Amino acid sequence: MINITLPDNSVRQYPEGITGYKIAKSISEGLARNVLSLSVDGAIWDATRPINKDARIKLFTWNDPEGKSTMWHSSAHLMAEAIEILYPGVKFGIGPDIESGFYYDIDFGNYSISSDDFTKIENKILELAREKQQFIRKEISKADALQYFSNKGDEYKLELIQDLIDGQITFYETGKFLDLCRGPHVPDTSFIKAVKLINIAGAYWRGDEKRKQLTRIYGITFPKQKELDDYLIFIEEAKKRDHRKLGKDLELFAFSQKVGLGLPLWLPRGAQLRERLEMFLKKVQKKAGYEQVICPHIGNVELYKTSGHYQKYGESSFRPISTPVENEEFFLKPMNCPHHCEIYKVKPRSYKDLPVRLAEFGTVYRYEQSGELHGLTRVRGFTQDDAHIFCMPEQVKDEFKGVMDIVMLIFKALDFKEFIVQISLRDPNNKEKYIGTDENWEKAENAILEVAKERELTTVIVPGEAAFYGPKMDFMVKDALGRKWQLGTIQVDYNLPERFELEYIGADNQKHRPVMIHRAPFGSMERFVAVLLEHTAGNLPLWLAPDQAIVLPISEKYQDYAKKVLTLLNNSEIRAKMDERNEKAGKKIRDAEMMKIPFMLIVGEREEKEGSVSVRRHGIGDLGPQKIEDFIRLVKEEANKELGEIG
RNA sequence: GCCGAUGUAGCUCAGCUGGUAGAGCAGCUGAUUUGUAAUCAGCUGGUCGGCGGUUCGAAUCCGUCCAUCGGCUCCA
Repeated sequence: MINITLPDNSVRQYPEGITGYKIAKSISEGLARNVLSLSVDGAIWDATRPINKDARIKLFTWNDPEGKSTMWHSSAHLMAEAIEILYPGVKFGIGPDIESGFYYDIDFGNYSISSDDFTKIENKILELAREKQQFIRKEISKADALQYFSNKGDEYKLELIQDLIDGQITFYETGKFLDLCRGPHVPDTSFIKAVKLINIAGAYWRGDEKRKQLTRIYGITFPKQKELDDYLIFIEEAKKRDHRKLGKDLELFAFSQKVGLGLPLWLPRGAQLRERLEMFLKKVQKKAGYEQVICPHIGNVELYKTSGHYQKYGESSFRPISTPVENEEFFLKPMNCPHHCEIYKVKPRSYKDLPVRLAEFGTVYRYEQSGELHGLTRVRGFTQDDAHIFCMPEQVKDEFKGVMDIVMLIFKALDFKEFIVQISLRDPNNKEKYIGTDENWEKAENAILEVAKERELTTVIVPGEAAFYGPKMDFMVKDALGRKWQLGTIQVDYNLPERFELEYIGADNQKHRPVMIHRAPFGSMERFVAVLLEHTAGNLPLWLAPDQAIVLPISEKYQDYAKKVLTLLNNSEIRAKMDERNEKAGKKIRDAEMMKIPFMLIVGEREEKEGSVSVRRHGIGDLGPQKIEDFIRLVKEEANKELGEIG
């Protein structure tokens, strides 16, 4: 007998060789029907794999992320099996589960395949699922594994096996399909009741641009048809929150082919929104000791040779422009930091002056590959809420914390509750990608790691994601469809101060080198607005709404009174408009609702007589009549409350 | 840049297997003077993404380029 410890710390005894499934069955039939996999002393196991020694276990069902992961991983196998039947001879790359579903990378050889083939594949998957094929785990020697895929002619699997350690290789068999796989899998294919292939895309083998592009098919499965239906409804709803759609519908921004790809045009309403965000941050930064600066949009090529940007990005950026007579070369500014370094150098700096914090809403231009452009989240011209802090080495940590406070303040003010803090470090195996000495890199990386620890932040550490001049801490937020976007960023940099020979005079009357912190709490105004729109579905908080109120006269008879109301609002610095059109109230209300204007003020005979407005709240409805001055107070109070102490 | 899909009026979309375009909304004009999510009528508006080709004839078939969308790679 062996002792099995359950999550509630209760211990049960079972015969050796017991499986997760049987343990579940001994607890309840329902649990047994739903168990997909389990963890055994922390490792994820098949529900059908025998346990031979004392262990602590946790059973996973569809309600656990681990259960979903098992289900989707198994689904990838089943899809591969279906595809192998329908397209004999195809070769398989990798087929993992992902956050929502799974994919498989497949070399289809001479077959041509498109989303038109999805129905056929889906039907095959369901057909196989109903056969209740078992997932059979097989331990196999490296030699046999190589032999199998060598016979099959699948060079991708062979390559994968080369990297594995003999004695730890397992295959899984479903029906006639045998695949290299670590597992685990659901007990049998009948758990898969609903399947939807999502899309088809090219994906480079092992993520390497220089290697062959395989066909990646994304899919998702569910244990119930209803759950698939709900998922598809969720996707439809998410599309309504797409900032590109909202930007068009709410007249915030636009793109024009004539102006150029990836160059956003901010319409009056969008500019209003952006201005509010900028004013908000300026206020916060002023309190935190920042000074605003302004730099030109271009810079001499020598500036970027000094900074290293030229060597690193010269070939992949917009081509330089040149002066007609002297033939001097200039780059469109891709970064603000070199300019800010030159501002720092304008005069000698004393340790008493530090930290110097230079802030700028600096518009930069970067050549992004055409396939990368995406609404406002990925553009070729954008404005960073940039600042560079020049400080003494011993000030780095405090300054870093100060910046984190600003990021957190913003996320709080805008109700971004879920975000990921990512620490990006240098790739230790590829150091030539970066500038600067090992010593400086270590100092910078340690500073970030220490601050994260002191602040007890949950972080994801990703080696190889650092900027070429220094490590960074990024704040990532998801869009409506769950795609992650980097917003705020903080970067510690010991390198640019050296390249620009920045100095300060210390208390010892000697020259010292300052440290730079690059930071942008929003990241870029464009991307931030995009993510903000997706989060709010366009229902912006009152303090940010381009129009906070719209006055709707019942008929032309009350236009004069409506104008009076409008003037009072505008005089009180409430952003308001008036709908002068010769339309019925219902129509005006409908249009204002669709433009997501927070307050609609209906005025007619009653209101004129009483000096009031009838207030309707967007998304809520009629709030009844209020005196104009009361309404003004209400708006101001609410907007101030949203902003907290910053307002 | 690569793979796949898409591209019809300002917007949302219809147009079957080829016979030189249609709706609703928006806009304009007029009537209506309106009370909490669309008043009515008339009118305007498109070299069907661009360019080539096949055909007596192309929005429709083929090629190519451009753009958009979903991924991949990239992202100072």
